[in-house]
Amino acid sequence: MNFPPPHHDHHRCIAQALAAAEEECRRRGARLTDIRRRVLELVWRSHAPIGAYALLEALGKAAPPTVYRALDFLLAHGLIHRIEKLNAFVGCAHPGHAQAGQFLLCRQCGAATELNDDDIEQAVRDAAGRMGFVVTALTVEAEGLCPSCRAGEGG
Amino acid sequence: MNFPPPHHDHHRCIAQALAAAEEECRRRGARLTDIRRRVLELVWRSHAPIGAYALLEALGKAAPPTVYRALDFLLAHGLIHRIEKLNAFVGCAHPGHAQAGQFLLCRQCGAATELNDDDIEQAVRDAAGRMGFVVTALTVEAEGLCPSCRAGEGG
DNA sequence: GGCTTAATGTTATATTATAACGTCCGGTTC
DNA sequence: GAACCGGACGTTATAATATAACATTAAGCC
Repeated sequence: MNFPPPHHDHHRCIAQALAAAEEECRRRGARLTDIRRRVLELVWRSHAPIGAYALLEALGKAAPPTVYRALDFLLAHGLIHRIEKLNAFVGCAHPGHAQAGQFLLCRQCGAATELNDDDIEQAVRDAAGRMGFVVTALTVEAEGLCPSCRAGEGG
Repeated sequence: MNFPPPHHDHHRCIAQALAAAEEECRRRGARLTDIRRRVLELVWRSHAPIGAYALLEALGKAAPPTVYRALDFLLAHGLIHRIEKLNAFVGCAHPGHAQAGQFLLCRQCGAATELNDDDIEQAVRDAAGRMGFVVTALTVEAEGLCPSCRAGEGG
């Protein structure tokens, strides 16, 4: 899992994501309908999270519930993630693997990258556990600068 | 820093928070006006995050910008925190100390408690750093069950 | 083909947040 | 104290995000 370089072959990302989604839906007996697939494709247009209404516009003739229902489906099956800070959605590169909801958000290029780091999760569980708190879901959203944008800033 | 027991002396929490806010504003040369203080008090009515429109209603005769401006001020001076998952706000128990934005959110009683654990922050910085990413702001929101609610569930 | 359920369409509305501009108030200067 | 200045607040309108409720259509099953 790496930060997507600025000019990587993004069609490959999309193709892989769609193939993985097909496979995951087959495995789960879930129906990846036309609308759902189209929304997933739109989410994968970029590594930057996209909002529901931007998807709606890109879809063309559709009402909000159409998009939100597709998003709900994709979220439920782990094919996309929601970035709480941004009220926006980003594709999941590895559906099927347990996802921790850990993201690095570049404030320059907008790209979101998944971390899924066990040490982070363990550190949270430990700290919570010391207070008697049991964690059932974890959201980590770290804002900053990705390698490419950092280079660009001369830092 | 501990999880607030269900029937603690909450007036003490409020009094301490307001005193700390006064002090912090004095220190910063910021004006804790009547509206701002009232919003802060309302936020501190409970340890559960409260939404802007609930505050608005509690304030009585006021329009959204009034509340949002007060919230912006309180956020800017570290007197409250925003919980992204909930679009809601919670008091900061220790204004003036560097805050990491780490929270435990009890899904039963709704209480939010601040963590500010260095190990968590370090784990995130390490994992990000391995990908060449520099973190400038960190949001951690862990959902789960607090000690009291866990006891209540017989688990 | 008819039944059943899931998926989608459609309309309306709830919830969260901000833009834009006018007014007031507190402090400073003269 | 009057004139001025800037920050805080009032007010109206609207943007952005999300869901409720119910009608219609499509898919899978026997």
